[in-house]
Amino acid sequence: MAKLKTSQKIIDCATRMFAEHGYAGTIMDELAEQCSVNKASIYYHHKDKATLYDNALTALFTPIANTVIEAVETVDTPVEKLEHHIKIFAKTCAENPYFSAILMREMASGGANMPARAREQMQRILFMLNQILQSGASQHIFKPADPLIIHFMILGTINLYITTIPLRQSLPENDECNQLNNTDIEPASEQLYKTIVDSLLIKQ
Amino acid sequence: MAKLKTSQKIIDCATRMFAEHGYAGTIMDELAEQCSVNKASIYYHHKDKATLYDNALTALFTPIANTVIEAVETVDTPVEKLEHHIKIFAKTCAENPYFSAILMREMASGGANMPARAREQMQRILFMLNQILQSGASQHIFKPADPLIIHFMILGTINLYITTIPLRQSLPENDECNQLNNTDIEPASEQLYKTIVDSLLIKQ
Amino acid sequence: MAKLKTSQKIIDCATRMFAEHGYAGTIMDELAEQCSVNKASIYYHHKDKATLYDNALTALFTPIANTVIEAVETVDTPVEKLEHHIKIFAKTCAENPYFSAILMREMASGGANMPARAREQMQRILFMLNQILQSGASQHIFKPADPLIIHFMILGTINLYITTIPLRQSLPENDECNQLNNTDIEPASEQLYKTIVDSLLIKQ
Amino acid sequence: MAKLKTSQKIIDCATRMFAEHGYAGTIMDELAEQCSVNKASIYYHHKDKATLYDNALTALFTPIANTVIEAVETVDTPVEKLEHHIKIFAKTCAENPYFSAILMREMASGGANMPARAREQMQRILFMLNQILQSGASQHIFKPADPLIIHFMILGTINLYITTIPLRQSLPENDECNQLNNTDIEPASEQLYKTIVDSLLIKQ
DNA sequence: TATGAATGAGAATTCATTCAT
DNA sequence: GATGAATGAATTCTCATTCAT
Repeated sequence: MAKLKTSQKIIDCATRMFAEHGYAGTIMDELAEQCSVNKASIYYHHKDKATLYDNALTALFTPIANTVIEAVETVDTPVEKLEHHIKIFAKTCAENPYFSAILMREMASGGANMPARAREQMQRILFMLNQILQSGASQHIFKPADPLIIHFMILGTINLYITTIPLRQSLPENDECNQLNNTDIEPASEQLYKTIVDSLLIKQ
Repeated sequence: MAKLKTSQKIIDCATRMFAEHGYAGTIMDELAEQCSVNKASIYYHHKDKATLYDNALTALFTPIANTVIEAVETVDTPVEKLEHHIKIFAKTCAENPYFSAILMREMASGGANMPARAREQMQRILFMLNQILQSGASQHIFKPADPLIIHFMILGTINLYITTIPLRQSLPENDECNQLNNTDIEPASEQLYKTIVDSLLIKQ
Repeated sequence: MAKLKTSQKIIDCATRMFAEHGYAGTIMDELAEQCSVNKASIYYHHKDKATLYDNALTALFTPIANTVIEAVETVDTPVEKLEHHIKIFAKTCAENPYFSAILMREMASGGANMPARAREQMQRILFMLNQILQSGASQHIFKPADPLIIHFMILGTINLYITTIPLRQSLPENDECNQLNNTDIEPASEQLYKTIVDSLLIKQ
Repeated sequence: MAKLKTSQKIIDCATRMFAEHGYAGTIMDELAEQCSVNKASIYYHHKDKATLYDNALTALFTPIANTVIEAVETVDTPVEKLEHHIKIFAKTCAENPYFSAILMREMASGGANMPARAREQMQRILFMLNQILQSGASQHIFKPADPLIIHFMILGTINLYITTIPLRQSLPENDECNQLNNTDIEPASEQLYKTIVDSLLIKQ
């Protein structure tokens, strides 16, 4: 296979470093070293640090939003859509481990510094959830609920689950607070989905 | 009124700045300026930046853990304890707005850099939740559930809710995704509590 | 015994630190800590760092010059005077271990920064040596010799001998370059005296 | 002429400043200014102050040791070797004026802080002297003598002679203690050599 | 005299960015 | 496109000295 283009190699490495150390904590010298690229080359390909951050986040967030939305569109009922929304989102986050860390840091700043293109991708996900909940409510399947709270429950739970994987792997195996399989997201997303849908469903 | 001790004034201001900008993004010069203290005074009272961070987080996390644990101990049944755990934690977080932002940033790093003293406070909260769930399960009130997932749902939801308050206040009033009162945590914690307890309770 | 006066305690400790770390390398905070005196107290007793240095060096150099000169005056012949000059100076230096280190540092700067009062004491010693050599030459006992070179031989040899005591004590016992008893100055000053007097004496 | 490499320019200038002001007294800002190099360039080439010091001393000490050792090897008898050892060392020191000052400061600290690579060069010189003395003793030319004391006499005398050149040049011309030509090392090294060899030779 | 706190001026080092080839 | 070197503007931390009590 042809060698990875330099520009992409930089983005991949930068994504990891932004996830691990945040924007301010990521140092261009270290980035150059870690991706085996001359420091000046980074600037040849990416103008400056802020632009690189923007590029990295866009490349990271866009396919995740696409994947979730496409998956939801393959099914029909609000319950199925909600299930896909949660589980596919969880699965996709787990496969792109840097997404959760970066998103959490940005949320910690209230989203104020998140590049516009990345923010739009998050909004696409939220709009999709809103449609699911409204559709379910209008069909008298779901109780009314604030979509933002549901969104936060999904994001907050999954992101924490993923970013704490290394921490939990370092716990003793028999830790009583840590019963789930550390590295497998599916049981967690299953429980999260059940919790949310249980509380939304209008029981008869 | 007696003047606030310099050391405390520094911690208060540093806590806010660490919450807003993260550890790496907090600049000691700006901190000195914002708390109207000579730069050297910061070092007189707090050795270095890392120690200041440790001191600030300990001062922030300890009373929150204390408040939650004390509140839970005032009631008896697992359901009441869970309700207090969630709602008092939410209320306390809302009253200490910097806690959520700092915790989220630390969780984004997997907790790897969190000062030990602060981490211990988080573990006290998790242990308490674990006891509630186990007690409820042994009384056949609750289904078995992974306490870590519940912990993540509580933390993740509340933290996101709080850190996005400024973001949401900037949205148009009629935004359809943003129905909740922005600044009041209680409806959100009420819904969160119901969601969790609904899914935990063994129905008869 | 009554407690050592604070001012003196500071001078004693400062002398050691100036010897060990030089003027620039001596930090007032560390000095305060090492002599168990409040930092502000140092300034109460000694105006500033430069004055303290002056005071310390004067207190250190004066009695050494006095001792050497007095010892030389107790004997009559040039040879005896030279012997006393070298051996008593060596002995006195060995008893005031910080003198050699401080003098060497000052000489490394060409003496340019040596406080005037300390420099005068060194000149008293050099003048005394000059008188001995001139007296010996006028009595046709000594060949003519540059007093400054002899002075340097004495100072250079003894100072190096003393300042390297700790270094040499760390060498293995059987080091072939290090045959002399490490801590006893007398054999060294004996050899130094013989070397110098041998080369000065007019043989008949 | 090709421009001097920046790294070397920094070392040259740093060597002079370390000699004049010592390690602690040398300020990186001043160094940058004096060698007309950006401050950050110093760190680009030399990591930090301690490494720069190490690099400077190694570059200074190595050729001096080489020169002395090579010169000694060109002659055969112990007396000739001793003469070369002293005179070539003196001449080389005089041509590298910063060597003496730096060595004296390091000796004032007992050599404890001297970078390893520089210390090794000094040991090469001492070992060479030791061989000369042992060879002379085994041929019944020299009396036995402690090589360390002889080493100290040579180092101490020459270093003091060189570092005090500026001081002595500022004395009045007719100063009776200062008969030697200030700037010419040869008469001094001649007298030093005679003094030492006179006292070592076994007379018949 | 003694002391905890404060401070302005520095001093070492870092960092994002640019330049010359 | 790539790279070693350079640089100005920070940024963290230190230090001699002073202040208030």
